[in-house]
Amino acid sequence: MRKRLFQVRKLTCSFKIQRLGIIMKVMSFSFPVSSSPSPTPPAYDLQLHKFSFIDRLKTCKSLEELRQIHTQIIKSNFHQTQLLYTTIISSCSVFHTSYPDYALSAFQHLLNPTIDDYNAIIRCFSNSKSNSLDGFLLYNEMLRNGLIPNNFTIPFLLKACALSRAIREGMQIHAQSIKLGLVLDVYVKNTLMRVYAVCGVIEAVRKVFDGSPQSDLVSWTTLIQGYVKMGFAQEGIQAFFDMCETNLQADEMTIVIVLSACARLGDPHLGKRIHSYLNENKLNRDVFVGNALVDMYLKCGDVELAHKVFNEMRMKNVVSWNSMISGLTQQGEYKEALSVFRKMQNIGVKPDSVTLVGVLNSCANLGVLEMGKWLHAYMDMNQIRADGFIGNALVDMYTKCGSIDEAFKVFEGMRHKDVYTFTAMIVGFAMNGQGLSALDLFSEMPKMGIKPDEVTFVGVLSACSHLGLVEEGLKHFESMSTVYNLVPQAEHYGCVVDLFGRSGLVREAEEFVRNMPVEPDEFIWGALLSSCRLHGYVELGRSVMEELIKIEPEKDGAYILMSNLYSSANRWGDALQVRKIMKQRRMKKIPGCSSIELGGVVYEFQKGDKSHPKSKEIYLLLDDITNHIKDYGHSMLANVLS
DNA sequence: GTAGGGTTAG
Repeated sequence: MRKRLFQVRKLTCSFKIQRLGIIMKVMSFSFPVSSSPSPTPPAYDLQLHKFSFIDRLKTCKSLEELRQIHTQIIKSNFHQTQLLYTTIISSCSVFHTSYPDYALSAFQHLLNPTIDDYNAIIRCFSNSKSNSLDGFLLYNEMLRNGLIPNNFTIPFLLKACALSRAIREGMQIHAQSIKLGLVLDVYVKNTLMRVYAVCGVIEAVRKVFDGSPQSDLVSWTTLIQGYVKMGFAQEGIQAFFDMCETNLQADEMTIVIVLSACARLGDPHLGKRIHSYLNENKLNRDVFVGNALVDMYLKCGDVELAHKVFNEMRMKNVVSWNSMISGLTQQGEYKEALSVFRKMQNIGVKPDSVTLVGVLNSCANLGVLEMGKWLHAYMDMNQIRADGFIGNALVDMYTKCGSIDEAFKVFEGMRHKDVYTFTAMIVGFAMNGQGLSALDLFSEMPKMGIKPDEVTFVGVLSACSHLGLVEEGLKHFESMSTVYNLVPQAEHYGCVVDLFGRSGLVREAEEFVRNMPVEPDEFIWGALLSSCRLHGYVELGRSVMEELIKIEPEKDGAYILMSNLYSSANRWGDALQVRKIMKQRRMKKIPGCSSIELGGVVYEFQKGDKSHPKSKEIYLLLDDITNHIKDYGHSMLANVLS
């Protein structure tokens, strides 16, 4: 009878499992079966070793080791098979990857699984990334067998929900834990909070947190992280201070999350305060804490302190290097980012895709195509697919370096294109004078089910502007709010001013500026002033210049544009007057800066620059080139060079 | 035997 029950149970289980499409991979692990014991008894007394076998099973560290002991046990004619299978399941459950298939094979041999056996097998599934929710099948079977879930069952199930972002199942378990009176258990509470946190329902996280008075450090940390990950860094920091009021002391994990909140807020004072907390409470500077500090200091703009923390880190991993490279890139320290990357390579740390995204971004901003190409080749050699984040970074690098064809090749090869991919390409086309291609690609987006965002429209509007398509540009501008529910930002208004201005509709541009709902910034006035210069609107230009000077009195841009406007209208006296004012106010034209890349090193230079150690030779060579050009009769070009 | 950690794009 017992055997029949077992068979029925086993069948139900395997039927359900087949129905869910779980492919049993036991063959690859070759689950040993007890039907073929060794015919030759070993020389020593195996009975003495049987329990030590079980102990070894309990402490084994890998599936391979477990399988070997398992086989030895079977060969030794060990009769307590139920104990054996129970031990296998619980051993699997503590592995990092808990091999649910192997554990399930053992589980199917159990005649009367106990609550502990069910907990262990559910735990095995809860650790599995691909099929964590399959543990629910065993949970249902457990309930049908009349077993009552306990304070261990619920956290395992909730962990599976968190891993699979399964909020519906999580809510069901929430309801069950209330019914079972388990919701006050702090482990249940914390795993429940985690499910809601990873599913982005911050209100529910707070409600569960407030729902019971018992909160430990994990509850607080989960609450803080819930806030920070959902973009409520300020609330996360507040929760941290509330926690401190309860006299709980943060540990390294809490501090890492609090530091990430400081990074998001970009608040260096707060970050330094947390850094002091770390020292005052003698917390360990593990690699996670070090990385979080580096990230925080860079996001708060303190490059020097970030370097200091980074240099003092005893242990570094790839994330430490990535934090430096990405952080420096975000701060506009592109050359420094590339130099950190070079150091990383020199000491033999293997870059990952996050490293490459940061480095590509720096290359894009420096315009160093050769290095960008090298990174692309590195990706090919290491079978890193140009997709997702890294594909987008590659497209952006090629467009910013002017290699629009290469960019499009990468774009076409990408399997997963999102709004970032399309935007990088559209902006790239627009920047490289291929407005029509930009608009063509934009029209593809709805067909692919991808909704444009604010940055996409910057590309679309500037494409229209350069093509002189005023009506089409205005139509797209309108569609931002009417079709796509996007709120136009100052830069979109700036694009429209440019759209009118470039086409000679300077009065329309002016009217647009005067009537727009946002306060015009320096870019908007700048666009209007440029169009005044382009089309000779001297008087309007003068009033725009005054507006511009109000916003940025220290900058020279408005004065230069106005002086150029006067000279192009042959009003030399006025042009001179503007230059005079600049001189009186001790303003100098900020020189333009160029850079070239040679052998992977970026050299920056500007007019009159003598900072290079070989500047004397460089200028001699330049004179030589100028003379040659003059010899060929290109006097205009020679004047520019000299 | 159960829970919480850092870096990436237009």
